[in-house]
Amino acid sequence: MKTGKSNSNAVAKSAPKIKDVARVAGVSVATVSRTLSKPNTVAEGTRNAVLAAAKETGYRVNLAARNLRRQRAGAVVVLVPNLGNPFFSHILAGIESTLANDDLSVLVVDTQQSKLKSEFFYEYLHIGRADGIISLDGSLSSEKLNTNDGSNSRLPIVFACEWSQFDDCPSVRVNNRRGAGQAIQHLAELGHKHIGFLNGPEGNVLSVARKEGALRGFQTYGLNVVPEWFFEGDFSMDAGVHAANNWLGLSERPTAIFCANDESALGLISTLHQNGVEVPRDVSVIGFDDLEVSEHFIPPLTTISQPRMELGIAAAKLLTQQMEDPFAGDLPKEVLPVELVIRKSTAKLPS
Amino acid sequence: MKTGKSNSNAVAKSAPKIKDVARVAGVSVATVSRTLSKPNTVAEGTRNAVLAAAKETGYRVNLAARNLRRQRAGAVVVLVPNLGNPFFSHILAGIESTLANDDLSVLVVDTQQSKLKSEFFYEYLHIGRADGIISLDGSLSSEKLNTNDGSNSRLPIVFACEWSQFDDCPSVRVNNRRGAGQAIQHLAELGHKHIGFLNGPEGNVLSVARKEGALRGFQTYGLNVVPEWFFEGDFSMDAGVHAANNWLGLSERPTAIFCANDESALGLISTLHQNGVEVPRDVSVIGFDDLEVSEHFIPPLTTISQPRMELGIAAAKLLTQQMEDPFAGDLPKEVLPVELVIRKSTAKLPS
DNA sequence: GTTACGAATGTAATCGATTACATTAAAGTT
DNA sequence: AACTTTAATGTAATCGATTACATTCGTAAC
Repeated sequence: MKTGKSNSNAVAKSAPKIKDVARVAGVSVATVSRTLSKPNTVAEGTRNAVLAAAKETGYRVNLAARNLRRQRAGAVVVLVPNLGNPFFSHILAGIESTLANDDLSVLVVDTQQSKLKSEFFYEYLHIGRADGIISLDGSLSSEKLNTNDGSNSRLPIVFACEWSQFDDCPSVRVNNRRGAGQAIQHLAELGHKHIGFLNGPEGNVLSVARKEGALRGFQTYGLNVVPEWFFEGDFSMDAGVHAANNWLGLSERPTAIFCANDESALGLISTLHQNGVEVPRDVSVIGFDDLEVSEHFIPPLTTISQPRMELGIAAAKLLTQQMEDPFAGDLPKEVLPVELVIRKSTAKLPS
Repeated sequence: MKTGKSNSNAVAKSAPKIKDVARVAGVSVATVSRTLSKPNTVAEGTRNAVLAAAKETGYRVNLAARNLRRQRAGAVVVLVPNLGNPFFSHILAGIESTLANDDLSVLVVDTQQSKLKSEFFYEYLHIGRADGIISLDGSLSSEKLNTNDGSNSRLPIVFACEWSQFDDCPSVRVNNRRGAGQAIQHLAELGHKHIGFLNGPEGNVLSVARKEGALRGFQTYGLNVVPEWFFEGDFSMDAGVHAANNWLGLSERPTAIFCANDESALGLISTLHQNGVEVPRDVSVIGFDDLEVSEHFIPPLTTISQPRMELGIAAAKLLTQQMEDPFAGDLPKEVLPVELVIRKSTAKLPS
């Protein structure tokens, strides 16, 4: 069967190409290509011969060649606001596992670091490296991402978790407003009348949504909105530390605090504890996100749980749908449910 | 200057190619290519004309074409044991930021998920998708990664954090043995004579190294090795929970516990607390890693700090070195220093 | 004034796959 | 039997850049 070159222990044989497979199988390159991509268009006998030849030669497609010809990249860029933040890792895991099924690679970019050299950043997206974008960073509008320079290449974009308020890309998020509402409801039902709120950074879509939800909750339960009890933060533990210090300095203190995310709640509790204030004895605290560590914190944190892995999975699916059919038009804004997880950081107000 | 096609508001102009730039600049494609990659080989006037034309047309190289011709992928695969684990995110951030400088994309693969379908996994690495591998997963030997099927393509590999005990790839890691030794030293100096150890999974290189370090510390300070005080774990919080339950069931208990990582230490402290055992009043606990949350835990965790971002940066640099010169031969095993961070989870043994 | 050389640029082959179009053979139709 | 249709396969163009080799031109050397 073999022609010419021995296939055994030659010196430094270079990677087998489709041509080699064709030669071994005794067919044309077109047939090999077809066998591999549309198997049912070739006769069974031929197919088997090609498959055998491919196995024998150890053939692997060359992606650069395929992508060049197919005019695609076979990859998706995921824009992460801050790779160092553990919150995103599960989402990333969900994205990765889902896209792997479609033979799509996942390119990860930390927007915090790349934004500085922003020209390069935008350029990065438009040199055929990726066929689509998943952004976990709501501060990037799809307009900015796609039309920075009048370039014609428009990539499908899906937002996950965060989203851009200025355009209506498909997105996957949780019901932040309702989650925040549930948090307030929980505190209200425990008898708290004086509730504070530690928010994320101003302008962030999540901050806005969660604040709205919280305010609606205040209204529903007839709670007073006391401006001194609304702390500005940035979702970091340090924000919790600051809020705790503010709380300590108040003459009149809320008996419960809703934090817009778990991290800041943990920082808050930690600092309160260091100052002799115990949660939930002296003040109840509820968070948002349900990080792994929240369950094991002291006290275990009551919080609003987001299905992070599912967010990633849903975003990836939405993106692949859009990639398959760019004219699909209005793709949904999926809103996943949140869940109140009651642990030990909230307690009944002693009357 | 312009020939034929208008450059202004045409319908759906497709992405400009090198040919378009050449036409606008009035030179050949070769000159354009040279201007862009080896600017000093073209005359200044020509260079300026080309640059201007490139700007005017909004030209961007097509990576698939470049990669095909250059026989490279322009990307690096990072193998992460578990993307959901926050420990890895900072390392990833370091890798990403460093490789971005070399115009290399970062492909992320979760080995936990991909291992199942392992054929695909190994194949993934050898279809020209990547020019190099950074593995944070020590259970993958470079042999397995590179020679699964007699394929000739050998990719440069660097291990980070973990490493494979069975071969000597370049790697970047911290001084685990010394770190563990310092932990024991710290406890010994606080007067503890009865020290327990919660390890990671058996066989894991980090477990082995940290256990060795701990044992050496035991020896140095003349401490007894009590088998019941050595708990097997898997670096998870749950492992800490189990260890705590074991500790509670002991008739004779160690007064201090060294945990092979922070996560399990947090789980341990949390469960002890739930059972009325206070750290460090009743038992001292020290961890390893220095996660963000450790500083804000209750009590703030004494631990051995690893420079995670630096690990990523160093690994990325090592890899690019190796990619530039595959014959460099023995590349170093870099060992970065660790640091004992004393917080509040360890205390003097009351005499 | 001719030759030699080097710098600057152009022409065309090349990377390795996919696929439009062409060709062939077999089966079905009248 | 001649003709149409369909299935299976082959030939060669194509994707867009890089680069070996060829060409041109100006300048220095003799």
